[in-house]
Amino acid sequence: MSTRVRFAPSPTGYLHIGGARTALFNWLYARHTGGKFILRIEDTDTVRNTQEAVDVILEGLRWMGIDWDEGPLSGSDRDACKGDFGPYFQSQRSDIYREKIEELKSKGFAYDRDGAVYFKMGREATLIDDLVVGKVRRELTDREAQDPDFVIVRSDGQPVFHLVNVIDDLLMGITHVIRGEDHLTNTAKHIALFRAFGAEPPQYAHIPLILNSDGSKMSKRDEGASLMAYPEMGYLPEALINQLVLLGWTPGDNKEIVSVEEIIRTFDLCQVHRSNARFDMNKLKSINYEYMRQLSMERFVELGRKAFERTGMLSSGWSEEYVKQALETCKDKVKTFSELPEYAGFYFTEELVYPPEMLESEFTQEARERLAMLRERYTGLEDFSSASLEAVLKALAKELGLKAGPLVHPLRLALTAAKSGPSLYHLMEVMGKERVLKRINGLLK
RNA sequence: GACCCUAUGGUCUAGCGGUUAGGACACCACCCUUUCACGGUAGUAGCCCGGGUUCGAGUCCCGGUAGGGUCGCCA
Repeated sequence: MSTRVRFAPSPTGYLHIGGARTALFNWLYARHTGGKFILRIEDTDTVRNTQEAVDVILEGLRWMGIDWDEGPLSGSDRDACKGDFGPYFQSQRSDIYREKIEELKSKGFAYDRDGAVYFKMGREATLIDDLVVGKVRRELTDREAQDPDFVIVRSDGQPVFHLVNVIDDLLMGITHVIRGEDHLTNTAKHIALFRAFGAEPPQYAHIPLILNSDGSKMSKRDEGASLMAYPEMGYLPEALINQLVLLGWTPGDNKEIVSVEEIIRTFDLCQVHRSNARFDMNKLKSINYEYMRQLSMERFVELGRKAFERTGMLSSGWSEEYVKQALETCKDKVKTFSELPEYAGFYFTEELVYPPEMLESEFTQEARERLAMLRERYTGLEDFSSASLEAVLKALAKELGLKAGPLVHPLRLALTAAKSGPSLYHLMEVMGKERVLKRINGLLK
């Protein structure tokens, strides 16, 4: 039988990073086994359910490169779905639920109380054979021991999560339920529901949760809780995927940077860890850097330009070619795209601001004199190429009996108002003689 | 409170009864370098605690502790 897995998010207005990883693991498993990955929108909570909230989910998955074989194609047009097991919005499945609730009632598994429908739950322990966690014997809590039955339809007529989730998984032929470990103890209810419908439950795989770097639960407001924060912070989707998959799964052979294709080939549920993992931004950053280095120059420039556009710094008339050349000097220099505006902002401003404390510590009388000498040499230089600029600077250094550093530092300060940045000779070539001399004059005046 | 899961450096992890406990990130020192970075070399730092089982335990069992989860007319 072919594998059928699903990601069933609730449209809350944002896609949690943990949810994104659940989607990722489901997708990886589907692709690894050659099965189907289904997207289903659990929008029974009508209050928060909006078009936009659905689009956030679709966009998030698309950004990660996760595609689905069945499910909605758009948040605004809910009839635009693909797949033969629809509808894929729970809000469109009321008739199905009504029918199934009747089935439970007629079989004696459900009854009405205070206007709500309750499911009759047994008191015996439930055995869960989980692909990740192993065999779990789930006893009743003391609260449940008092009354093990639970609500499946609210008094306002709305069926609750446990019920619809099981009905949909059943009708959509889901073979493996891969979800967060926070659902592990709920699984007893789900198994009972499946059996009440006369069906065998699917295979379960509960994956560990992602925690904040301090070990606390990651909630909506925490940094990096929202998937879309990552593109905004300048991360590449392939880097995020790599980081996410490393949190709970290992490629083996001490390898860490693994392509999606490679992950799909080797991924399996039985190797997934059982313990929660903290999300380390530093690690993500370094993984991101690895992927940024692999980027073609064209792609780097394109994404770098977008990072600048987000800040509004490129609004004035910088030519396409100038922007391109400027960005090219930044390749392999920054770890995320969001660092770029600060790193290379000096290219795109007429008025460079020198922080007073930096001038005080860096721009000594000696440095001023050296910069003046460089100005003299560069003023007379016809060939303003990086090679020629470097040769001139080094020749002067030699004359003065210095290493290059003492000349480089004041020059970089004058041109970029920073102590570090892109290759000095290359950035001068890009900026051009006129602007370079103007900046040197500006600092020397 | 009850129930469930988990526990290797600061973080992510390899390990699956006998290892000098390996790797990555971070940190740190030096080399290289026009800065930063890259690269190279070295370094600091780890099996939560207590009992068992065993000739031998990071590894198996029990207990404790700690962290996380669940017990809703939320999903």
